[in-house]
Amino acid sequence: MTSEDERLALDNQLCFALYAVNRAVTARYRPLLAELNLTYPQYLVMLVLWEADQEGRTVRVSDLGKRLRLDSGTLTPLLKRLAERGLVTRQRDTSDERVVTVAPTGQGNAMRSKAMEIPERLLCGTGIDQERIVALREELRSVLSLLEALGEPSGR
Amino acid sequence: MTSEDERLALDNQLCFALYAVNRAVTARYRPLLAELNLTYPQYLVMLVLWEADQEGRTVRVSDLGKRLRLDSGTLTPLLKRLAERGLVTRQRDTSDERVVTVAPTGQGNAMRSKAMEIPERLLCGTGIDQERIVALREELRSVLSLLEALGEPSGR
DNA sequence: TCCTATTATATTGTGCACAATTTGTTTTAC
DNA sequence: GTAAAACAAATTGTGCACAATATAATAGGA
Repeated sequence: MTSEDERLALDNQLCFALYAVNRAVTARYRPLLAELNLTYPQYLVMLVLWEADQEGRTVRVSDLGKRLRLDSGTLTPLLKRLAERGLVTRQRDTSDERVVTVAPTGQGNAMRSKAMEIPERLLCGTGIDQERIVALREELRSVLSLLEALGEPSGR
Repeated sequence: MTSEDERLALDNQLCFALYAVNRAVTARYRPLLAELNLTYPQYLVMLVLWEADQEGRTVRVSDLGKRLRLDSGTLTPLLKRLAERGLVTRQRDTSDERVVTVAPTGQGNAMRSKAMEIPERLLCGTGIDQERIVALREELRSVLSLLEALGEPSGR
């Protein structure tokens, strides 16, 4: 294999490593989240809502979008499903009718205590040490802010 | 915020960092892949097919599945779309009718030279140095093999 | 041999992601 | 005050992921 070929080898692509690990990690979450009847993106939304609720902040659909990097095309149907199950409320803001405010219900907040067990149950028995996780997480966060500072990806 | 709360804070989740970076990286690929009219998963499939083609190996649907960690529910329709566009062929194996062999067509292989430019165009102007990428990639690959060695994720 | 288990792919259905467009509201400029 | 621009969310449509099931072929065992 020439060095030209190496460049396109699957195992040399950072993007594939990210793609594969992301899905493998999500797969570890799946059975735990199934106990709460949540999908992984629904879980992320609940994390944001719980966090804001603790701090007395209200959350708009656009806030969820900024935080999770998702648009209304993803969030609107997802929030509808959570609302149907009585986990969140969606309310048009009376002072600005364009805005929809999302908040966890009592039932939604009750779920938080069960969710609290998830992080440790995930690691439990994996033999991955905490320091390594923190280091990887911080490196990823650093890469994320770097990527987001680049602005819109272009075809150039 | 108590340490209890910290545990579920979005920014403390490795899973979210992975999720966000994965999508940010894929977004950087998108305009480049759009020039080839490929989606990101289609690009990964083509990488595997090109690699095998260079080495004279044939590739079955199940081989793609093992390599990319995808099942037939994802691959079958994806491969149909690539085949419709004349980039790959899908052929039932005559000696074992259960098997479908996938191979790049001439047109599919012609695309490879354009794809070759993608890795460097991606990095170009991002100011991310190669060493850092390699280090992150290797750490991710190591985590992946660790996760995959754990076996099926369970609800325990 | 026949019968069962296994294997390989395909199909069906749900829920994201994401682009593009739409609807309705508010802001701004004039 | 009105028209144009900007904004927020919803809608529509495509293409993954993934679970569950179906279909069909092969392999193995009695």
